[in-house]
Amino acid sequence: MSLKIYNTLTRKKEKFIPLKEGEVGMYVCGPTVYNFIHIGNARPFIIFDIARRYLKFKGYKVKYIQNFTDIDDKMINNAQKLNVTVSELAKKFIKEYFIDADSLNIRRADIHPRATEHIKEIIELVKDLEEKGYAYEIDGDVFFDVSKFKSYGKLSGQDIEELKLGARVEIDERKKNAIDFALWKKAKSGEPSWESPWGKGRPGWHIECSAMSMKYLGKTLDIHAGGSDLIFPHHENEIAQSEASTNKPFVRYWMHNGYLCLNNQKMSKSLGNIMKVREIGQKYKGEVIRYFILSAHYRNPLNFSEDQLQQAQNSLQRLNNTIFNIKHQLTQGKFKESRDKDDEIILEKRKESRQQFIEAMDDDFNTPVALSQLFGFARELNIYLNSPGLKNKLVLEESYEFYKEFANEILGILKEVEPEESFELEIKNLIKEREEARKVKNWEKSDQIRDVLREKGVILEDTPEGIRWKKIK
RNA sequence: GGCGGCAUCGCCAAGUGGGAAGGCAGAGGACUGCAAAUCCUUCAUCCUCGGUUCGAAUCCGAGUGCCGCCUCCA
Repeated sequence: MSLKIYNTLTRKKEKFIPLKEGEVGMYVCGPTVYNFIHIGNARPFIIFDIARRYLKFKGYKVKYIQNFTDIDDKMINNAQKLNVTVSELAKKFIKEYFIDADSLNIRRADIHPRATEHIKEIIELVKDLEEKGYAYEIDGDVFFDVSKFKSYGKLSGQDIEELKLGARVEIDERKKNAIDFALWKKAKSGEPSWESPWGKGRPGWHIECSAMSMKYLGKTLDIHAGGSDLIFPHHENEIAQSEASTNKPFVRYWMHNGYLCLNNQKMSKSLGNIMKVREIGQKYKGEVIRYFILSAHYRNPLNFSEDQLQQAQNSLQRLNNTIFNIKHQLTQGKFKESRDKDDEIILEKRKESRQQFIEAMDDDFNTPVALSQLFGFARELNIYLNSPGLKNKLVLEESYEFYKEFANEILGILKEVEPEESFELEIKNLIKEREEARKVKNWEKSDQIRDVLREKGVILEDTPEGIRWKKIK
C-alpha cells in the first residue's frame, strides 16, 4: 500500500515518492502574526499537522517547517493602530498563535522561522536573481521580471497574457510587466527597514517563503502546503523566484486545502466574517474543533456553523464513550485467560478496521473515511464489551491501542483525562453512599446522590460489573 | 473576460462505471428499580434534461444554482 497525494501542480493524485528515501521535507505557510487566528486559518494547520503525523506513522523521518510572517503591510498598519512596534506585535501574536495551536493539539513544527530573522538569506536570494537577470531594481524597489520566467503560471493554470489583461493590481508604471511582483520594497519613513544593496528596505511577501524553505529543506522540497488562496499569486511567485535561482524543481508535491466558509462564503479577515479560534474555544474543546475539520475531506469546502460543532461534539462523544468503556473494563482487574470466538472476532475486526483506516489515509488523507473506521470498530467493540462474562485482557488492550494510535496519535481527537485525587475521593465516597442506598432499594436517596454528582459534572452508569463514572465537560 | 471548484437522506459527509459507507438528529424496540451507556430495527435511486453503456451518483453534452482565484487573504 502506498500513499497518494493530490498534487495541485499536476491536478492529479500521485504516488508519493520523496526525494530522499525515507525522509520528507515539508513546508507549510504559516500565519501573519498581526492578529488572533480564525478557524479558517486553523484548517490548514490542523490538516497538515495530521498529514505530518501520518507520514511519521508511515515510517518517514519528517522535517516540518512552518513560518511566521512578521513583516508586511498588515503588520506595519496594525502596529501603528495599536501603538506598538512591529516586533512587539509579532512577539505578542506568536505567543497567541501557540496558545491557540496548543488548544487544537497542533504539534510544534521542527522549526518556526521568522522572516525578520532571515533578512540575510532573503537579500542573498534577491541578489542572485538580479545577477541572473530575473530581477531589476528601480529606485530602491526590486521586482521579479515575470516575462523572463517561461513557465510562469504553471501552478495556477494561468496564462501570462490573460493575467496581464485581467490584472487588477494597481499598475506601477515603472514595472516592465503589470504582473511583475516585488522582491524587495524600499523603506518608507517610520517603517522597519534593513540595509541592503538597494538601500534601506524590507522583503516582499513571497520571497521569505522561498528563502526560508530552501534554507532548511534544500532546493527541492517534498511537500509545500497552504490554503487554496495562496495558489495564486503567492505560490506561483515562489516557484518563479526559487526555480529561477536554483534551476531545480522547487516542490515535488503542492498541497492546498479548501476554504472554510461562514454562510457559504469564504471566511476571511478582509470580509470580516470570521470566527476566532479563541472565541470558539470558549465553548468547544479543541478535539471537537479538530473533529469538525476532519469531518470533511481537506480539499473540499467546509461550512462553519455552531450546529456543525454541536454535531461534531455528539459524534466525538460516541467514540469517547467506547474508549472510556474499554478503560473501565481494563481497570476492573479481572480477566479470563482463554480466547473464544467472540475474542477472535474482535481481533479480526480490529485488523480490518486498521487496514481500512490506513487505506483511507493513503488515499490523499481521506479523514472522513478514516473516521468512519473508528465508528465501525466501536460498534463491534461495544457489543463485545456489553456481553456477559469476563473479557480477555489482550483483546481489551489491543482495542484500546487501536484508538490510541489512530484517534490520538494520528488524528489528535482524543481527550486526555487527568485524574484529580481529592475530587475523586469525594466522588468515591458519594458513590459508596449511593450503593448502600441501592442495596436497601432506597431509590429516592440513590437518585438524589446521582443528581448531586451530575451537578458536579460526574455521570454515573450502573453496569453488571459495577458502577462506572465519568466526568463531563 | 480568463482559470478553477461544488451540487448525494432533516443536518454533516464518503463514494467517480456493477452493493448508495459512516456520523448527528428522528421513530420504534431491548436492557435498567428509574436512568446512563449500549445493542437491534427503521430512515436516500444521488440538482434538471438529453446521450454513451448490458449497466451511471459516477463518463459525455446542455442547462440551473452556489462558491472561489485573477488585489491582502489559510
